Amino acid sequence: MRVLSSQVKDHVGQSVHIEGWLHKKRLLGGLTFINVRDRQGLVQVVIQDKDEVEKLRGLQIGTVLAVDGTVKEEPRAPGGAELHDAKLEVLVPVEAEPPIEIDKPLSHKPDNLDTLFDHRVLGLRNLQEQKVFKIRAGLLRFLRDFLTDHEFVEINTPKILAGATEGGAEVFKVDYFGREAVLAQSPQFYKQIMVGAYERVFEIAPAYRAELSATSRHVSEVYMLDLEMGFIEGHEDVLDMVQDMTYFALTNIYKEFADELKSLNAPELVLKEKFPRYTVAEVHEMYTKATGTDTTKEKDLIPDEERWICDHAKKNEGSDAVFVTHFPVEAMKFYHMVNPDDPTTVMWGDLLFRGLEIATCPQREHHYDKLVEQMKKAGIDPEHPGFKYYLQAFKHGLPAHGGCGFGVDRLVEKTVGLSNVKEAILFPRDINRLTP
RNA sequence: GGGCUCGUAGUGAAGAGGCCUAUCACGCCUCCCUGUCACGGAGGAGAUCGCCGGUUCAAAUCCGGUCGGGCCCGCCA
Repeated sequence: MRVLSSQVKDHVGQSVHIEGWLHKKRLLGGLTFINVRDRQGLVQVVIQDKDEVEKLRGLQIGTVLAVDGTVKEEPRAPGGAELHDAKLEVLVPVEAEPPIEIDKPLSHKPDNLDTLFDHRVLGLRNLQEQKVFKIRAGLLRFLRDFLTDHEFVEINTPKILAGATEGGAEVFKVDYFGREAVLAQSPQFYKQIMVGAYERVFEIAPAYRAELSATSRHVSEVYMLDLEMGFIEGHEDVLDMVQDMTYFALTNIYKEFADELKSLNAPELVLKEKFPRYTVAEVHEMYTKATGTDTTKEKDLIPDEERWICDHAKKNEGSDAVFVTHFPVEAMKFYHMVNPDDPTTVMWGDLLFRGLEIATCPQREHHYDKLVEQMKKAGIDPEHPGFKYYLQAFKHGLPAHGGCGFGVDRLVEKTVGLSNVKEAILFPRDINRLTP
């Protein structure tokens, strides 16, 4: 029976059978060490028999092996135990030399990202690289746990759409049996529709953006956590939910993956249960005062302001995360709700984390007549067949609601302390890259 | 879409008119090595310096073009 790497130390004195990949060879003459990698990590195997060592000749890193040996307690071995009197069996021989070395840190320098992704298939066998995606999986698990605990129903909505979209980002056009369809740039309409059924829903799925953006924070296939909640008493309810969810996921990931985050040189988590909140106007004012660059005429935050306000909040409020609220109406989309107390601003807040926009969290206009009016004002035809089913949900009763589009890739990037969102994605898609 | 940058063995880097018949490290191959864990030591193979053209007695190096990356801005998560 196969014993996994983390269990080896529980079998001291016993004969065990392990299987995995040849991860590293160290030949010291009469003594040879090899590391065998399995899903849990590495096992050190000591080989002294010349015939057994000879089996490794010509075999490259990546060879799939079975090893039978006796577990010996050994303080000099990583993990405190290792296999002795090893008998090797090559399950899948590998003779091709790997194009990259997986037992050493991979270069994440911007200039070398192309190589990193070209060799992604093998690079992901690097233990450090694997940690990034274990942390990603952990974050997704905590986000799901939180939302499930708060009675959100996980939904799955179509990614091939008939054409009408929320506007904003460019869409990919696809041939749909001879008709033109588009890839969903967001589940916006569907999640709002589903508020009419479940009150609280969320979806974790890719969204497709055909923007010609070439930056360290954009990809054309982005993993979004979309949530939407009904019967809110105000916009604050949405911000509070997103805040609590983010706090839950981050504090738990820093607990469960403390060692991994440390070994990846992730920044220390600086967070309080309540995230500081500033209005866009306040940020413009503070930034202009602090830097001398006048942003008070901007309708949105400029990227440098996002970095600045996060630095400011970290230093002065002890928080890596901040909300920026009250975006001006000039930036609104037709389905946003205008601030009833101040028609120049929208019930819309962005969540920023470590200098980067992570989520956008608006309240929606839920009154049918008002929504139709806002569509017309935005130059959108409410009679367009693509909006028929969306509007139907409103016509037949939607409560006050709001939610967020939350960039999972960016959260992973900033949690781990990576410098490009693509490093947080197994197989990233951008304006240039369609493989692997 | 705009601006700025970078392309040198499989990988990561050095070289910035002649010292280049291109250097180093890792990896690979051969040999030595009984406690390595980025093992160590000796030797070897591996690059028409992204591509095309130009300037020059002479180009990896300067210029123009082209192809492929990266970063920033715009847009957005």
